[in-house]
Amino acid sequence: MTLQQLQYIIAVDRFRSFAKAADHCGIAQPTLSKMIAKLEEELDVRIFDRTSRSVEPTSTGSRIVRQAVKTVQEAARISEIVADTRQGLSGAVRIAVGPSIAPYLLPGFIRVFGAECPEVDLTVEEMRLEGMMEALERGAADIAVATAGHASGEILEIPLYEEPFWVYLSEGCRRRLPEFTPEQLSHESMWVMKEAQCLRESAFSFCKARETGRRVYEAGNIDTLVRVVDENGGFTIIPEMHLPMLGDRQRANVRPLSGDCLSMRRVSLYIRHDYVRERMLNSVAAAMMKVIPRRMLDQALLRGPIRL
Amino acid sequence: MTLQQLQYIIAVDRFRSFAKAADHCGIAQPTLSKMIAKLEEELDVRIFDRTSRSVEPTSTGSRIVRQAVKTVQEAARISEIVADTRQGLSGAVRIAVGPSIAPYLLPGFIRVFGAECPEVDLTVEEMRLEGMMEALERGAADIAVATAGHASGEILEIPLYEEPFWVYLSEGCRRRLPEFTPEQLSHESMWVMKEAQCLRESAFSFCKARETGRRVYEAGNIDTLVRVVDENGGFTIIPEMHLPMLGDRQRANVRPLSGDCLSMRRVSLYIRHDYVRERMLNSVAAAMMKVIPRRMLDQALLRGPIRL
DNA sequence: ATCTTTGCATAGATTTAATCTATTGATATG
DNA sequence: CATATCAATAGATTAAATCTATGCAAAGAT
Repeated sequence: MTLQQLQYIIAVDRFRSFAKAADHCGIAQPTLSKMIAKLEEELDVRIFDRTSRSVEPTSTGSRIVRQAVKTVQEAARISEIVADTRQGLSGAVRIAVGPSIAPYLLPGFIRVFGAECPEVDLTVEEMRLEGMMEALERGAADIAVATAGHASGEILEIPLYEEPFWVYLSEGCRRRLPEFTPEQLSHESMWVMKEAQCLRESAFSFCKARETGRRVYEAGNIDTLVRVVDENGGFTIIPEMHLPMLGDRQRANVRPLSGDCLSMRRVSLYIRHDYVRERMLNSVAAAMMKVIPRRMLDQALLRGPIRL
Repeated sequence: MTLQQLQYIIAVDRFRSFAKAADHCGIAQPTLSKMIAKLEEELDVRIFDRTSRSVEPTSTGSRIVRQAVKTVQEAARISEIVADTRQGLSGAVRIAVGPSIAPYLLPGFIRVFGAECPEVDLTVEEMRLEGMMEALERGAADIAVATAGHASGEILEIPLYEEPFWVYLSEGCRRRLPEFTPEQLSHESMWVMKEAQCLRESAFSFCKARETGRRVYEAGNIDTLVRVVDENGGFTIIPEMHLPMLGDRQRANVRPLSGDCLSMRRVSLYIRHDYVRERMLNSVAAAMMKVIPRRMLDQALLRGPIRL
């Protein structure tokens, strides 16, 4: 059994024609016929039924083809490993980022990564959590950035940073509660973001922890949310990296959240567990680490590069 | 890149010697040297450092070797698929069964499977849940039987049967509660099994559902448990397939559990998601299905064979 | 310091097997 | 019944995997 033979049966399965498959593989049709006959002989099993006018895999054949695809993919990863260790990183990388993280991370990341790895074809897409995980599993994305705790059998998680939450109070709130304590918030309305599942989870946990069951409204992005709070009273939870985006007047409305429960969100990188491009991953992580304030960064990541 | 070359580098990595590796592969040493040089040239990367007196993989080299092992394993599965479809199933299969299921399933299963697949080298091991899953992942077991709900990324779950629970009452209970209703059990002590995690989970759920926080003791096997109940009063939960094992006098102490919440346990087969021996799996499942009462069997399984 | 041993690399011959072109044979289609 | 289509076969050719014999460098022994 050779990798080439496996590629041949994959082609025949795909084109349902020896001639077309041979053409696709860049060999003559008799060669393909012979190679497949040889594999069938070696395995002592019929892989394709050649009835007149059509080539169909046998039931065992289609299972063999499926396994052949897997095998060839694993072999291809060897070349990926090599490409990954090359000086002057190149190739493509596709990154998915959650909506509550993208605005703070992406602008800086794209600039830094673009400068450091100009040869890499970078694709960045903002998507929601479920979409990200599904894209990773399908192989439609290489690396995802989302809140921690969503690893699974297929998906490997690498802690990236921990970001404190702050409270954004309306002016009314702020005047009423000059000496701010978290417990007092139970009596105010809380606003949360709609799209950002991760932020919402955190916010709801916070809300629950405070035993608040008050009115909760949802906005599509944090800037809007802040303006809603400005105009309607109440408060919202915002991640620390949003602070630089606030205007001077708004910044006065921000208060830290005391360091106990749920005042942080942990953000991780996610990759398929069989992703092999170690250097690519480390270049991506390094660029992100230049954008994220150092004190938030995960300790393990600061100590040294990620090893696959 | 050929599968053979991959096997060669795996051998060199293993023996840390070209000569020994060549011997192991059944080829001459210069052939091995050349083949490895060729692969290194094709990938344009050094895989092994040949310093005097020792052969060591480079850092990229050991990543390549690791990936090569994976690739060769996937290729080997093609032969497994073929072996699996052969008439007259053969080869080996290793099955792990939980302690609360084994006594009812195994005696009959071993007899039936042994009769139907005499060529198969069967290993059956009784182990606890965590051990089973770990053994499956390591590849130390091929098929596991345990209560439902323990699938994960690596592990695929196939529903096998649903088994009603019965209540075993002590004679005292039975005399005191001739007109038995589940709610009344809240006032009696419940006994549960120690080793059988799955049974215990079910029992505790039952207990919780009844809002009972009463004294709970643990035994090592169900026969002991039944005797504990006989001598100490109270009750226990036993799976239906245990009923035939009770003596005549004991059978009078058994009552059905009303059909609502948690009166069943669901039992599943588990395999690694990349287990390829479809026919083996179906032969195993078929033998189990002959042992398990038909009305308990999973509908999907009754409709047709398992497809991988 | 020199000789021997150990172990991988190189050279050239040999065998194996992959591939090509030309042709045949079987089977639908007009 | 002729023709077109498509895979299989035959025989020649080329590529590549493997072999034996030898070279060459480094570590140990004399």
